[in-house]
Amino acid sequence: MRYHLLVADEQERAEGRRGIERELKRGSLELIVLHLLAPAEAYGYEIVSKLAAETSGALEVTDGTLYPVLYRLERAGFVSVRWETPQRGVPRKYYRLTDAGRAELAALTLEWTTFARAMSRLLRTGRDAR
Amino acid sequence: MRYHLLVADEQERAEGRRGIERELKRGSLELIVLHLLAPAEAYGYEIVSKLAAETSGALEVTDGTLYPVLYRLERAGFVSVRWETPQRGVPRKYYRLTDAGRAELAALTLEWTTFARAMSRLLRTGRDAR
DNA sequence: GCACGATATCTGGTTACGCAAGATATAGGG
DNA sequence: CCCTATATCTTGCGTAACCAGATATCGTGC
Repeated sequence: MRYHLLVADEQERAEGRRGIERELKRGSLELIVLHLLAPAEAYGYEIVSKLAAETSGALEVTDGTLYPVLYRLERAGFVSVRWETPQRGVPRKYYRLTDAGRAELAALTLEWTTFARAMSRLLRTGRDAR
Repeated sequence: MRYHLLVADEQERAEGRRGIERELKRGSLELIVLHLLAPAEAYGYEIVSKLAAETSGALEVTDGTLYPVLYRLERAGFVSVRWETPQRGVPRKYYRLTDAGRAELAALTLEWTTFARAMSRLLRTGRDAR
């Protein structure tokens, strides 16, 4: 099943406005996922729904976007993977942060903060000028 | 001439770390450029140097990145273009915000702020947990 | 017992954009 | 005369988000 997300984005597309949100998410998604995995391990589908719920739609992703991210994180050694096949129910793939993953999370958080601060500072300049 | 930029990025690449900054800029660049054009018209080369100076390196771009952005903005009707050929010196192409450009600037600023706020809120959650 | 929706994961192709690298042209200094 | 600085433009590459589809299992209703 495909999670139905990004309603605002679809509206923008219909209006001819390209969704800039898509681009903004570039590079932030990895950080977002690592952050969500920090408190406890989780499986893909759970992350998608968590994200939609916790950010009330502002940072939603489709599963088709998330799984490649998780795969990338696994390949990079930032998460470890564990399959769980319950007697009843669909098998789940649980992702857990590794030590390298925590280090990466810290690094990306810093990078994001630096970037966001630079943007905020820039956007503040000249707000009363002109 | 190519502006020499993003020293940090090159260091990261040398270390094997891919620069996430590159991805973070996605979608923000248009906003950045529109913002820089808000107080007064400017030419491409000027924008590159201004940006490097004003953000002390945090938001630098190369000219090879900027010119396509400016072209996109022109095609979209967000900036108007004027050539100036002085008696001495290289001709300059001046870009000026249109009314549509100012509207777009406002819209993008709002989108950025919304996104950044959502990110900050998310990254704050669980900062003391575990 | 079977159709259907919800849960859960994976894959292929498309699109878009930042950037490195190269080309081009003018002007001034050693 | 070459080298650097100013100034713009173009090609090609890599990467990442996303859409659309495929697959498989379970619970519920008819």
